[in-house]
Amino acid sequence: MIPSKNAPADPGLDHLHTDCRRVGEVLARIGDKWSVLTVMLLRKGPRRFNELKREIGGISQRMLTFTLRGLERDGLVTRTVFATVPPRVDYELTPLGHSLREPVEGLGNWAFAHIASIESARRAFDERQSPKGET
Amino acid sequence: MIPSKNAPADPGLDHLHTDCRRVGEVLARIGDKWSVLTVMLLRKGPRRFNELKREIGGISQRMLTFTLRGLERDGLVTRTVFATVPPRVDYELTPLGHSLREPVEGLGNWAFAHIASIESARRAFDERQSPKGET
DNA sequence: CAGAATCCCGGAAGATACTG
DNA sequence: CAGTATCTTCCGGGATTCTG
Repeated sequence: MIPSKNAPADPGLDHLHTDCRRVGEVLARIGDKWSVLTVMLLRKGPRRFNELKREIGGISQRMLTFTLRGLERDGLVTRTVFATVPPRVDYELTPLGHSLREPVEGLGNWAFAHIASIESARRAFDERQSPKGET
Repeated sequence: MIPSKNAPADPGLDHLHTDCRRVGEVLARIGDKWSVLTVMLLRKGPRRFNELKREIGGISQRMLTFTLRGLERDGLVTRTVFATVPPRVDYELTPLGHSLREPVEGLGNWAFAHIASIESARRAFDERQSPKGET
């Protein structure tokens, strides 16, 4: 895991930077519009394509396909095809996918705890930008 | 926020959905290319504009401006202008900004712990898609 | 130094239609 | 049902230029 050559002269700084880059990678992966939502829905158990589509709501087939393919590629979900007459495909979280729950929920808790402050700050900021009625 | 007609028959399900939406909001906020990196650099203390630009590396003035403005709007950083001859502007994390560290580091740790599995899964998947030389 | 303004391109993502 | 293919629109974001 740890790069052998990258001796951290300044542990705090270099490690931080590396760390951030990694977070960046994960964020690039799950930070899109639908991935987290999909993973969190899947945590309740396997789902079929259109089931997911309905439950997520507002997602196009195209995006659901892409989202699922991305998650599958990264080993977060498995795709199981049943060769039945009406085709059936189940998507299910892998252990790795499940393991993502914890950090994501951490973020969710943070969001839940501070969303009010954020929205308040946001309103105050917007107020400052357009103090009066600005059409 | 909550549609009045959509009575949540299954509390667990609806709550999950709401929760996910919230995570989605946060992700939309910090899930961009630069926000997390900026916040994590700022955690070491206040920084000036070009200082940040240098330390982040690869970011354009435009994007740094936008990123900082967004973070400021949400109350995650403060912007302090010094009316000196060479203008000087310091950006600093608010307590709210600092509080974001924990969940973000949680995600970072997850990334760090599983990046190898992910890349492995990714390679395996890509292999499956183009088993031989596919021009 | 710290931005604001403008131009521009590529990719993200929606809508729709077709298929096994 | 579960996609794939195509077309089009939108906007994130880089490069560059101008200003207080």
